[in-house]
Amino acid sequence: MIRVLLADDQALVRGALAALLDLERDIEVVAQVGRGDEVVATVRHTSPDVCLLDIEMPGLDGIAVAAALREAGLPTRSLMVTTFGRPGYLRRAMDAGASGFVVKDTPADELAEAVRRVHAGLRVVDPTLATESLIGGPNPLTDRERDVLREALDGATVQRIAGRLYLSPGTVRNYLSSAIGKTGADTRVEAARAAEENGWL
Amino acid sequence: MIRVLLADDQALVRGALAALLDLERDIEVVAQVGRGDEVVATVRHTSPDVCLLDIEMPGLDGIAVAAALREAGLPTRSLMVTTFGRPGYLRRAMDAGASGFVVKDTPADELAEAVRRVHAGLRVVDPTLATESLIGGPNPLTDRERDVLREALDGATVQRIAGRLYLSPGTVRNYLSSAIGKTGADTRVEAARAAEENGWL
DNA sequence: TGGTGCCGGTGACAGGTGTCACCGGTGCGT
DNA sequence: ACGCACCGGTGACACCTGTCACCGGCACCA
Repeated sequence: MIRVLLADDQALVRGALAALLDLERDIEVVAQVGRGDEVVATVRHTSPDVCLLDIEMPGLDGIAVAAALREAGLPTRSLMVTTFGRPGYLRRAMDAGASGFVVKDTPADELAEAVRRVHAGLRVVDPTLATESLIGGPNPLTDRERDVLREALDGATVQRIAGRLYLSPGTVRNYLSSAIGKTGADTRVEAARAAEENGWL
Repeated sequence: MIRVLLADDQALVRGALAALLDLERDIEVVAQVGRGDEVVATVRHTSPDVCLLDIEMPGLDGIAVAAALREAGLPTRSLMVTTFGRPGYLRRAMDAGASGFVVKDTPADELAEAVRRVHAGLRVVDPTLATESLIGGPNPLTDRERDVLREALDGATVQRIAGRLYLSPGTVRNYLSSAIGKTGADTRVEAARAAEENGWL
């Protein structure tokens, strides 16, 4: 029996995935959590073989959870199951020690197989995404550029960004300008969106 | 047996929901589609009692699908199952003739019950959302204001918006200014985000 | 030891943005 | 016939943005 932990913030999806996996004779869902920051403790209690981790979660995102699991030296493997197939996500997930990366667009009957492969110690990666990730190259943004872009995502003014980051408005504009150049965008919001699309934030 | 059609663009979620509902003795998933514009034709072929419709779908969004089903006079009920609990979504879904509205945050074991209630001719509405929808009041934006806000969502410049909408830049700025005032925002992107949050777009 | 890259900042400049006042036209209710 | 709201537009104004040049400082590496 492969023991599985499910982490997804949408209860309905979580329950549905549990129903799907419980249909398999060799898979058993031993725990479900709705927040990233509850995963490590739950893993200690239930010692699952594989953790299915959504990336978008409150508390702690799935990539950080994968890193925390490896950090803690727990003998469980991470399989990312996420809505957004962003190249940067894949790269960061792999860097964080995840064993697999599956998009929620994949056919339902492939999930169980992915779980088995991960459990067997293999790596499972969405092939489309893998090539995109290679073509896209690494994240070209500096830390500060990412900071200002994150704040710019919802359309904040330079003043507000400067205030939140404790920076001079001029400095913020410089980082924004640089980020706009690197992303090939025309405005800071476009740059922020582009960066988000690529999983650079 | 309650015959159910599933419409969701994420194959994994679709399959998982099917697994979940098929566990119920009185429910049968008779069709699954991944695009909104395939629903009506599939309903004609499979004549389900209840359609589970995601709102965010390619081709045709779930609300438009519900409207199309009613328009076509088909004897099937619509139950919206969506990620985002935006007050405006609920209102528009009900106006479009949906019989129920469930958020993907609800516990998995309540879904089957919601399907049964809808099948029995009852209305199923997330109570939290219902009050929010009443408090929030109706959509204050005019059609044109919504148009410019939609274009402004990704950070486009006034020129680009004007070009896409075949309007004068000055007119676009007037609509944007008006929308910014109505939403209480400081920039057009903030206004667009706020409007999106409320389901006004 | 100098080169390179990132951080933080300043100043200046062209052009974009948000606001306001105001115009004519249309449709709708009273 | 009138008010009213929405559409589409113009012109003007203050202010914000995006770009560029340039500064000092720090860390790292050859």
